Amino acid sequence: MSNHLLLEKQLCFRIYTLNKLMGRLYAPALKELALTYPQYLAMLVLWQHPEGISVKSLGQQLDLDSGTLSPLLKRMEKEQLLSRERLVTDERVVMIKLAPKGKQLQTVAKDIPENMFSLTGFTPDKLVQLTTSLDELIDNLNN
Amino acid sequence: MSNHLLLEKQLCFRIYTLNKLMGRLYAPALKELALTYPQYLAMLVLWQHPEGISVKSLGQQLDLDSGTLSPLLKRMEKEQLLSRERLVTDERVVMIKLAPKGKQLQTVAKDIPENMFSLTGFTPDKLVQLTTSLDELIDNLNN
DNA sequence: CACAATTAAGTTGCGTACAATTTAATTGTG
DNA sequence: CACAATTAAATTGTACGCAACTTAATTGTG
Repeated sequence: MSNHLLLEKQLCFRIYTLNKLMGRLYAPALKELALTYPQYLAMLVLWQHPEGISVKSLGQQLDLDSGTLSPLLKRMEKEQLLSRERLVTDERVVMIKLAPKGKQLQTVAKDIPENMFSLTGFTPDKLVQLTTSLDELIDNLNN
Repeated sequence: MSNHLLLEKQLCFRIYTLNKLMGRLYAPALKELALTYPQYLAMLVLWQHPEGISVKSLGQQLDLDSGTLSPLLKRMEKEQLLSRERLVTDERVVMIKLAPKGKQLQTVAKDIPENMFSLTGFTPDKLVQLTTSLDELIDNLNN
């Protein structure tokens, strides 16, 4: 008699646990950058868009809405990591641009991915296999 | 020249995205139970412990501390899903027991895991393979 | 051109997470 | 037994996520 309501059997619980675990493992490294984990993810996007990016586009890449992003970006602006400015050509759009302090952080953050990878104890092959599965799953769940 | 600071390459970002995605996919089903996702996870543990369980033990199974659990359990108590009572033999310990309303919810929740599984679009084999990888990863990250 | 519909951000309110601290009870040690 | 150390919950404060709503600008349609 298999009980499907067992915590240990649930994929969702593993994802939930892993997400919190990752957050805690990133914490020490991110503390040096004075970034939270979601702020770090936002910086990853911004470092790829030196020309700036709209809040909407940032939200699409991070899968976050303005309800989360607006206050987050405000806090980061206060820390002088970025600037927020409305487009003259379309006043609805707020463009986010890296400030000098935000740009400089990239150098400091450079080694974080490698260091985190080593914590997984996975081989590169195994990691690729896992991320491929996860991408497929994300795709399926997004329909 | 590979840039390790690419969002798309990061395992952590996939986990982060998946976690939010799962939360949203569970939301409609959980709305019928009037439970949040973490509350549902707590119920999964409680359904396995009809005799009751301490806050500490619940926290160990969910990987949550009292800072999160205390207010969460208080809200669930107010909804008459469970009771909270200090042990007479050790007044530090608060025991959580399912209330009748909490027990009844198990029947309503019975089909949730199956329904969520079908959303993944994965074969049972593939799902087992993925969860095995995730368990291994969680294990490694916990050292 | 008028004006309804759409779009982009922001705001509000609620429920987590979690670090840091506090409170109270119990245990260990001399 | 006294009392320092430990333990279990709770509290405080900050930062997400997100649903629901608001505000303001732009677009589409007749």
